[in-house]
Amino acid sequence: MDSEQERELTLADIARLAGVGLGTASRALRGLPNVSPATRQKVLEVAERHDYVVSPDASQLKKGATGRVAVVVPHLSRWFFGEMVEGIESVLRQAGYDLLLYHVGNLQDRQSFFELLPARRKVDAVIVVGFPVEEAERQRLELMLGAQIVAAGGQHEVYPHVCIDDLKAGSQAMGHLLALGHRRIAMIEAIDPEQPRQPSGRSAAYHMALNDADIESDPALVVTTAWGIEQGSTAMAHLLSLAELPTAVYAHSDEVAFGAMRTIRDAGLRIPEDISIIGIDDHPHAALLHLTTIKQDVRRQGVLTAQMLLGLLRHDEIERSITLGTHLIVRRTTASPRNG
Amino acid sequence: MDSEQERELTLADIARLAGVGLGTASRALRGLPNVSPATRQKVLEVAERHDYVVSPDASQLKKGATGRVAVVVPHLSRWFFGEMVEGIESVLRQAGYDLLLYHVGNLQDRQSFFELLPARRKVDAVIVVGFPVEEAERQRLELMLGAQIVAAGGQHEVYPHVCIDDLKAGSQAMGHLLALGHRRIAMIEAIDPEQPRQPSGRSAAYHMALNDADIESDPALVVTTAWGIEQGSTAMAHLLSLAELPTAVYAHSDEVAFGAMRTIRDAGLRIPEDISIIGIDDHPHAALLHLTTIKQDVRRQGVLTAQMLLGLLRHDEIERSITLGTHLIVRRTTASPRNG
DNA sequence: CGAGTTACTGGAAACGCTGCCAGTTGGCCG
DNA sequence: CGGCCAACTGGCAGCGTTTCCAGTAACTCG
Repeated sequence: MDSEQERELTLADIARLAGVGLGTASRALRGLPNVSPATRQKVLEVAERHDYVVSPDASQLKKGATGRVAVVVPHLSRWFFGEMVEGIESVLRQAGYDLLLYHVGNLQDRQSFFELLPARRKVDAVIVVGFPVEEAERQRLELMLGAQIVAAGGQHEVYPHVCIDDLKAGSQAMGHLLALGHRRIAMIEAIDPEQPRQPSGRSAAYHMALNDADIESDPALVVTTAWGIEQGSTAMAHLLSLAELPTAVYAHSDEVAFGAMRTIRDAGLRIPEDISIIGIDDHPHAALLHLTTIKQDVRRQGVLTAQMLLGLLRHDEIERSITLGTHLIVRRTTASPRNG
Repeated sequence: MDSEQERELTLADIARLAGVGLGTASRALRGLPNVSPATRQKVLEVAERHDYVVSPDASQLKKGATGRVAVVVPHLSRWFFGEMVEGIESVLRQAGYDLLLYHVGNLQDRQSFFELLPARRKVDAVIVVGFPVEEAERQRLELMLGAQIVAAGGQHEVYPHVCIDDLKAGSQAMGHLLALGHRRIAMIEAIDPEQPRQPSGRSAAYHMALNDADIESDPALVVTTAWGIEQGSTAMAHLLSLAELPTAVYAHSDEVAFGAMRTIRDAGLRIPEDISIIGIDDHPHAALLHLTTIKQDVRRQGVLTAQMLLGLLRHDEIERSITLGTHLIVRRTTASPRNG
C-alpha cells in the first residue's frame, strides 16, 4: 500500500548519474544553449530512463512564476460555464499552464474568496468568468501583486475582457419579434440572486427596442426571476395570469425559455401559434426543443480569454477588449402573431 | 500598468518588522505552540497590516506536500461532470486543498495526459472522473509516487472509488418497463467513442432483465451510438425504421433519451401512447420534458469521492468502495403498451 | 607559439519557507 | 541562594531548483 521509501529523484541525482554538473544538467534539460550535443543527449537519456521530472515547486520558488492560472466561476454544472472553462483549459494547457479552479457559488463563498484570496501567491493570473467584480473586491484582487486579471463573459471595463454585446444580442431578439409583427411582447428577465445586481444589457435592449418601435411598454409584461428552468416556468405562469396575454416572450436565456415553454404548453397554448418565444445562448437543448434563439459562441470566448491572458503574461501588445458577435437562429418557436 | 517594483513581503520581513526571529514568526503565524501570546499577537498584527501570506511554493518545497489535488475529466460542459466537479470542489476547498483541473477530451488528450503526466509532482492526489483507467495508464499513474488516486463515477476496482451500480440502475429501468407489460423493448446503448470501450452494466442489465422475463432478445432492437442528444435522435430513427416497432425504449442516459423523444414525436408518434421511453440520470431537463428516469445523485458522488480522498490523505481507515443507490422516478414518458 | 577567443562546464548562492537545536530567560524548589 | 526545569526564542541548515560566475579546454590567428 505505502511503498513510499522510494524517493523521487532530484536534479542532483540525474546530474551525478549522467556524470555532469548541476548547472549543466539543468541547462540540458531545459534546452538552453551552451551544452554540447553529446552532453545534452546523455543527460536527457538518464532523465528519461529514470522518469525524472523537475519539481515545479522548487523551480517556481526560484523563478518566481507559478505556471498556474486561477479560474473563478460562479457555477459549473451549467452549460455556459462548463463550455467556457473547456475553452480556457484547452489554451492554457497547450501553453503549459495549469488551471486552478475556484467555485464561488453563493454570496458567502464569494465573499470568502475575495477576503481570503486563496489564490494569492499561487497563480500568475486570474480569470473571472461570468460575473462582475465589485470595487471592493477589485481592490483585494489588486493585492495579488503581479497577477494579471482577465474577465470573460461579463462586462468588466476595469479589466481586459472578452464578452458578447448583451445589448446587441437583446436587440437582435427583440428585432426578430418586432419584425414578425409582435407588439405585445413580454420579457422574462433573469438575474443571479447570488451575485450583486448589475444593469443588464439584455434588459436595456428590451426597453430600447420597444421605444424605437413606438410601443408603450407595459410594466406588467416584465417579470424578473432567478436563472433556471423552474424559475422560467414560474415566471411564465405569472405572465399567463395576465388579463391580456402577450403574443411573444423574450427570455433572457434559453434555460429560462425552456421552463416558460413548458408552462405555455401545459396551459394548453400552442407555440408559436398562440405565443412566440425567443431565448439567448443557443444552449445545446435549444435545437432539441426547436427554440428560436440568439447564438453566442461560448467556447470561443473561453479560448480568446485564455489567449488574451497569455498575451498579457508575455507582455505583448494586445487588444484588451474583445466583443464577439451573436446571431439569430430562427427555429420553430417564433411566428407572426395571429391577429397581426 | 506595471508597478511591479513592490516586492511581496517575505516571512523574514515580517519577523524583522515584528522584532522577532524567523522561527518565532513562522510558529506564530501557523498557530504552533511555544510562542507567548504577546509575541504571537504582535506577529499576527504585523502580518495582517501588510497583507502577508506565506509563499505556498516555498512552504511546500520544504514540507513535501503540495496542497493540491488533480481532477481529471473527459468532459466538462456536460451536466454530469460539472455537477461532479462542483461536489468535489466544495469538499476540497473546505479542507484547504486547491483543485487542478485537467480536461482529457479526446483520445489524443488522454494519451498525452498519461504520457506526460503533467500533474506529476504538482499534486498530492488525483481524482479520475467518469472513465476507466487502462492497465498501461495505471502504471504511468503509479509513477506519481505517493500521490493517492481515487475514481468517481465509473467502476474502477483497482482504485478506491465512488459510483453507482450501473447494473442495478439498468435493472430498475428495465423492471419498470417490464412491469408495465412491455415485451418488445429496444435499447439505445451509449458509449463514449473517445474513451476505450468498456463492458457496461447498463447494457448487461438489459439482457439480464429480458432473460429473467423469458423474453427472447432481438438484436435488431439494440442500437449503439455515441453519447449525446443528436446521437440519440439518430439512433431512434434507426429503431423507427424497423418493420416491427418496439413498444418501449430503454436509453442509457437521459440525454440520449431526449434526442430519441424528439425523433419519436417528429415521426408523428405519441409518447407514451405509442412508445414508452425511459432514461438514466435524472438530468435537470428530464423533469422539463417529463421523462421517466432512474435518478442518481451526482453531486453527492463528488462530495463522497473528495471525502474519501481526504481520508486517504490522512491515512485514516476508510471505506475504499462506495456505491450509491439509484431510484426510479416515474414521469410521463412511460405507460403500458396499447396492446398490452 | 603565445594571446585571445569561443564553447562549454561545475558549483556556489539564492529563492522563502520549515525543522531543528542550541540558547536564554524566569520561576521554583530544596 | 544555587540548580533545574519549563517556556520561550533565535537562527542555521536544508528543500530542489535556477542563475550566475569563474574556470577549463580547444581553437584561432597573427
